[in-house]
Amino acid sequence: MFTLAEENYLKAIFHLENDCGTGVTTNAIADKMDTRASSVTDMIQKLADKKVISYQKYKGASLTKKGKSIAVNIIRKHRLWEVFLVEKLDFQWDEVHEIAEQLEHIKSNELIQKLDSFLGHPDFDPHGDPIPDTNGYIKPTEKKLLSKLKKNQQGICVGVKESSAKFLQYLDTRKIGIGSSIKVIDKEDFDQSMTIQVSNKQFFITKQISENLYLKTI
Amino acid sequence: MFTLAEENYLKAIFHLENDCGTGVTTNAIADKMDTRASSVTDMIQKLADKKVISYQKYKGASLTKKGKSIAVNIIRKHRLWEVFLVEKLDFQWDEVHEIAEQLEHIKSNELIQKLDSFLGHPDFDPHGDPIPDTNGYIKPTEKKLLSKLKKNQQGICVGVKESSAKFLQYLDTRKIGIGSSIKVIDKEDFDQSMTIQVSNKQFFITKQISENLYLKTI
DNA sequence: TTTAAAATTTAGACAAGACTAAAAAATAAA
DNA sequence: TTTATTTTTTAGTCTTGTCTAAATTTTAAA
Ligand SMILES: [Mn+2]
Ligand SMILES: [Mn+2]
Ligand SMILES: [Mn+2]
Ligand SMILES: [Mn+2]
Repeated sequence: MFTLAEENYLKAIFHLENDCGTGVTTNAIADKMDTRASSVTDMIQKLADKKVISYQKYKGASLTKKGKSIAVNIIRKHRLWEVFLVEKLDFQWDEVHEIAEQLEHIKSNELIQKLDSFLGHPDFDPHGDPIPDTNGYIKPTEKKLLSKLKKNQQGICVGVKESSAKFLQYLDTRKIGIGSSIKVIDKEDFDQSMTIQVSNKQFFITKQISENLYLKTI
Repeated sequence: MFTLAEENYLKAIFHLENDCGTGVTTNAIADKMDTRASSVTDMIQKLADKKVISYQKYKGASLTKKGKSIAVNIIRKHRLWEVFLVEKLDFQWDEVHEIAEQLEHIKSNELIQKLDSFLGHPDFDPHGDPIPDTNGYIKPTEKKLLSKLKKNQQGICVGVKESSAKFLQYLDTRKIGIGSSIKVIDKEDFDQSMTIQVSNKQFFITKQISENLYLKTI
């Protein structure tokens, strides 16, 4: 069995490894977990002892098969709970992450299996992130950052990269959500800012926004 | 904010104080929490510092108003989650307690308020225990232990005193549940064993059973 | 009212997880 | 290829919550 702290480290390492492809550094983990490098070293040594990561001194860490499976299961729980909170309890998409951070550590396979059924086996969470299946399989989805699109290209918003409450609330004020149709009206070469159209309204966004919105191009 | 361990102590003290009326002893807590008396002493000193219990050395502990309110809130959460598990996720009444022990520590007032609405503001949990309202008020219910009934008296089962999985499963095999109509057919003076009738079937139960079933007499 | 037993508290230790400060290793700069 | 900088690890400390063993207090028995 794994402690809450261990589970959080595994999840963080999974996300870092997923984003950057490679094995992850001590500092990267410390940064993500908002803790000190020395604490990370302690923990990754413990996780290596438990065979959930492979690790050599000074060389960073990467999840073993077992570690990945634990991490993915936590992510599955996190996302299912987020669906529950939004679909059943009428939370907004910017309100659920913190609560799901707690709920993801509840230990009961039966619970998750039943929750999944109750929700109708959803494929995506409220932020457009895919929900791993029971075997930990994550269906690969083709999605592109809005920032990669050129003038006149368009697509449907299928997810957000950052999912902080502040960013999600910003999107709400612009009426952008999962499913929104977005078209690039103009793109400034100098700073990558854009004018976009969302359901017949046009407005201006910075690179910081376009780099955090995933579209499925059409 | 209170830690998981602190919350569990407060809950245990509440239940002990509720059952026995009086302030509770170190040993009683140790027994209930399945821990050592010395650990309990440490914790009740900390809880006394935090003003959630009143305590003098060697004299036992009892909850302050603040402590009681925290304990009741945890119990409210526990019971609401149990309702959720049974009503929405189709768990059996003997399967929910352990999971609720985890869920009761999730911190979010908004969550509990929304869960309560979602469940339709239930008054009782699956074991017949009353669910405290938002203000911590627990509606007093008149219920009597089956063991107190005399021959030929009858009532409706409204709760269980013990709620271990084993006991609940025993009740299942006898088709006894919340709402069952139970009549005392015969009562043995010597050992308090009974013959009871539950929906036209008669059978024999020991004192251990009758002391753990609450009835509303009719 | 002494003495014995039981209950409770203290003292000291340990594991988990964090931190700071210092040492060691790896990288980058000169 | 030395030197300087950054990254990572180690050493030592702290807090929370637990434990055992010993001391103290309370309660029960003689
Ligand atoms: Mn989330
Ligand atoms: Mn999400
Ligand atoms: Mn319960
Ligand atoms: Mn219950």
